[in-house]
Amino acid sequence: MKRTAHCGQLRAGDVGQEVILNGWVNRRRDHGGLIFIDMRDRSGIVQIVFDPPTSEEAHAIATEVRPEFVMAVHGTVQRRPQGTENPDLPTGDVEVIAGEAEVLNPAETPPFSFVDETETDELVRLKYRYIDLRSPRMQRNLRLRHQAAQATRGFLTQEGFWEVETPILFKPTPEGARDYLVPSRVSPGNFYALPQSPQILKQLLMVSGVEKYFQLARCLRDEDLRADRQPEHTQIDIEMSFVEQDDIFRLTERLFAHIFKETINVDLPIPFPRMTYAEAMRRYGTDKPDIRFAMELTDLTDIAEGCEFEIFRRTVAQGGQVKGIKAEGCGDYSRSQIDQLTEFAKVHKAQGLVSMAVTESEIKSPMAKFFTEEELGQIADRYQAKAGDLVLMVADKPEIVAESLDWLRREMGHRLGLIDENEFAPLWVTEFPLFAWDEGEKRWDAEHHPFCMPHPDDFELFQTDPGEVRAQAYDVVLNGVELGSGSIRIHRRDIQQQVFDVLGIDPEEAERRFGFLLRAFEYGTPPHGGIAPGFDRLVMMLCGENNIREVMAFPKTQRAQDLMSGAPSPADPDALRELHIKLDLPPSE
RNA sequence: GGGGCUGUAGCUCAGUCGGUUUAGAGUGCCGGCCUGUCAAGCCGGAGGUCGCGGGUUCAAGUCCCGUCAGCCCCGCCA
Repeated sequence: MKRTAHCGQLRAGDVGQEVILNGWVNRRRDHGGLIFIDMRDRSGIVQIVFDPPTSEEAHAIATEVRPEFVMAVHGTVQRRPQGTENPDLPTGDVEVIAGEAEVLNPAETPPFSFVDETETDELVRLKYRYIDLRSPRMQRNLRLRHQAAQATRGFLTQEGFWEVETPILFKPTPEGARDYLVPSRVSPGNFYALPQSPQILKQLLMVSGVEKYFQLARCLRDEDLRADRQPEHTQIDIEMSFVEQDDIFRLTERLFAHIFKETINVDLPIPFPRMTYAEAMRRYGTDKPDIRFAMELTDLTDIAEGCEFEIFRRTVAQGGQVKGIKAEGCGDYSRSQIDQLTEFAKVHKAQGLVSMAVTESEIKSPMAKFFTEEELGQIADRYQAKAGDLVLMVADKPEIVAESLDWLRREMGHRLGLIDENEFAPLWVTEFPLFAWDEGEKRWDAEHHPFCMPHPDDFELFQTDPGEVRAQAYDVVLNGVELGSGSIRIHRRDIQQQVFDVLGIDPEEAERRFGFLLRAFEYGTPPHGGIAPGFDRLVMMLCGENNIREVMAFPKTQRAQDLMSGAPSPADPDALRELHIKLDLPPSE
């Protein structure tokens, strides 16, 4: 019985139609005489009625089927009897009266059900992912992912981009993460690296005159996992020639707006607001602020400097900062609530948390006695604090003040319900630092990668203060999630050399690691730049999920295992021999 | 590598201060009844290595130690 219609698409207008449906048994309700089966295919669910007078044979088959059996039904669409319509179902006005039925394939009793409301442990879902993916939630996520991919391809094609595939077997790229290595059989002892991104390759494509390149590129990194990090992920890799930062911003904004419109029918406001890295750190303590709510960090260092409170004064004297946030209406927090917030701040590296509750008449604080009336008034003024507000302050090194207050701000934002879950608030964060100091290794590292173009005003800082050199590098942030990074690249050899000098990469090392790229740059390289939005994270936001695994068909666990297949698994000894690989494993047990 | 949470029936969970018979509930599964349900209903039944190993104790699902797995976070990583 070959399918002529789809379950979820039948409507009142189809009444009288003879249809053949193929699908799975979602649920079965056996009334002895009458049997109802909710039949499911990718399009949705429709109720099938098995009535003995209509077909004794079909009814007999319906008696035998069980959840997740695959079946075919031949029947007629009819309007449901008055009063039995199901308003919760798009197909709820109609049902199919079965004249003929066939079991295409029986099914074992499923290990879990997605039909009821209970949420199944992810361990079980991942082990039986092929069943999990049948659920409405996962089907919607896969569909949205597909639509987002199509919207991306459609938009960029319209804009004149070419999709170019770059190799998966390549050479270590300078992204800083650990590489996945693949041994070469024909070249014993040599290894390919799986690309952490097509960064170098897309720059080479600019040298090649492609001018506008994109790729839904798989990127691989052998690092530990998180809710938003998998060993392999997909990015919308984009590179353009003869462009400036603004060109990439405009393109990305229109791309995002297009994707949001095409997938979830949301109008993203463009252009996106912009904020420098320095400003983001100052106002929010993070380079990826969630600007759906305010609660900005307020600097009190100047007040703290002269106060009697030893911890504040000493911290400032040692080059630290005192900053804080205002939690509106939390002035009545109990001692234990404050203690709990203090613990929270300590988990995020702060030494402690100083609180001040504003009342009609005074400012209450465990530390109040160390401050003059005037100082307390200044603090309250700076926050424009009203009676009933709570001010939370951290004194420490700038990095720690930023990090702990960022966590605290997001925590309080959630608690106080300041975040509109239906809002999308994109943001450009610009002028990232070019270099970051590695305290452990006592050297400068590339903050992004070593091919980012420095800010034109900052060249004189290369010798004097590399940490202050800004890059023409930017992130696109959405609701506090970093969705993508990009930069204008260096296309001139002399500038590249200046960057290598700071990074301590001598000509010999440069030649060994990316000589092929530097050589390419000598043969006529256009100015170019690009961006790489993370596709999984983008889809995650479209789906309203807060975990990247929910938008990937077959994700891995935190230990980078695939619970369904058991990968990774030991290699066949013959295969290892052929690769000239001997294992040297740590002793077990 | 480190911190936190979790692990009891296929699934979701309860199990008090260490002690009441055979470790419970809902759901699912199996069987029976049932012609308008849509989480169908009613009756009956099966189903357990309390993650695993060790220890304390007269007695351990419960306490202690170790270990494994999943999740969240730090480190790491755009």
